Amino acid sequence: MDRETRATVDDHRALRLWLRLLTCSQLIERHVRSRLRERFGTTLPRFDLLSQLERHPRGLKMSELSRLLMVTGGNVTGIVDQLVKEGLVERVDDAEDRRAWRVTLTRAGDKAFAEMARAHEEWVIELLGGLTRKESEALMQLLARLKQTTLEHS
Amino acid sequence: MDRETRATVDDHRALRLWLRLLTCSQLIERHVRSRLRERFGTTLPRFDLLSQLERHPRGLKMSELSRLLMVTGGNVTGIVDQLVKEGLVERVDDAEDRRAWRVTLTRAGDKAFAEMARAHEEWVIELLGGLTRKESEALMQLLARLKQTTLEHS
DNA sequence: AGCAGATACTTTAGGCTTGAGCTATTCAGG
DNA sequence: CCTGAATAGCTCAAGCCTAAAGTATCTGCT
Repeated sequence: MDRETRATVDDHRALRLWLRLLTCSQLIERHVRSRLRERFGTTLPRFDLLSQLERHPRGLKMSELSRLLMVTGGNVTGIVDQLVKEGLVERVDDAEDRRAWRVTLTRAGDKAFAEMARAHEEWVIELLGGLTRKESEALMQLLARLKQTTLEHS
Repeated sequence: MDRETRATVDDHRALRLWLRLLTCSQLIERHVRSRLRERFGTTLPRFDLLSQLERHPRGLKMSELSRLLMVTGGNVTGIVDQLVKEGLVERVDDAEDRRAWRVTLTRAGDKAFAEMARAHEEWVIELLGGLTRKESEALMQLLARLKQTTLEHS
């Protein structure tokens, strides 16, 4: 009996929806975090950062990473520091802006990410694969709507 | 252009669904966190803990809080410590088990929570209220399905 | 009764995250 | 060219969170 299930019946619709969304999200996130730790000795934030770099082969500035990952700049600094120490990414001077870095995957980073990404997708498919294609598509659409109205009102 | 939007078109369905869910969840969570901080100088974990206590007037053991909030026991210890210092909750010896505490809202805690809860629900309604009743109900059902299959596969 | 294993909680080390405040650089107007 | 505002990044303190290890208590079994 978790947080969302215990919401009393007279809680209102929006609130119950939010609690249920949060519960789903946390269930999946916990699972993925725990597996990343067990199998690869790494964390979700590091994986997410690598994932962004893999999608942007020319590298990203710290501020771009901050925006894409939806976290603060100070946070990105710390995670990049770690990944540099581990040899998975590197900071390169930005030719056009002496304030900025360009962060890119090293060859080792690219290789390590590829392996993690395969496993990661398997876990997600395992977790979410119980939905039918129809359910999955309906959920995608509704979440798109939710994202839209949330952005409009925040 | 955030994490989820940038997923390349050939990413697979389950993965895209997961990223979209995460994005929605984070958007709402960030908003709520920031408002809790601005208006009440508190945090989401503290609010969540108070919220559980409010639903269980006879108090909860640390282990029950841990389960309900889906966080580790050590974490609950820390948050309860803070709330005790702030005078919002109290630890009472459990009559039936000398290892355990029973954590309850103080009168001040009950009052403080009531005020925060009102505001909290308004924020959530503001964020999610853009959905029609039909959309909202469909989303509730699909998330229930998702929760179910996630639990089955984790 | 006594012992082994389970349970309730705390402590600790390490990592994530934020907001605020700092330096260096860029940019836009005068 | 200067200057003020904006931007890129970093540092710091504080709080959240986890896993692992430790203490105290309980429970079931013999």
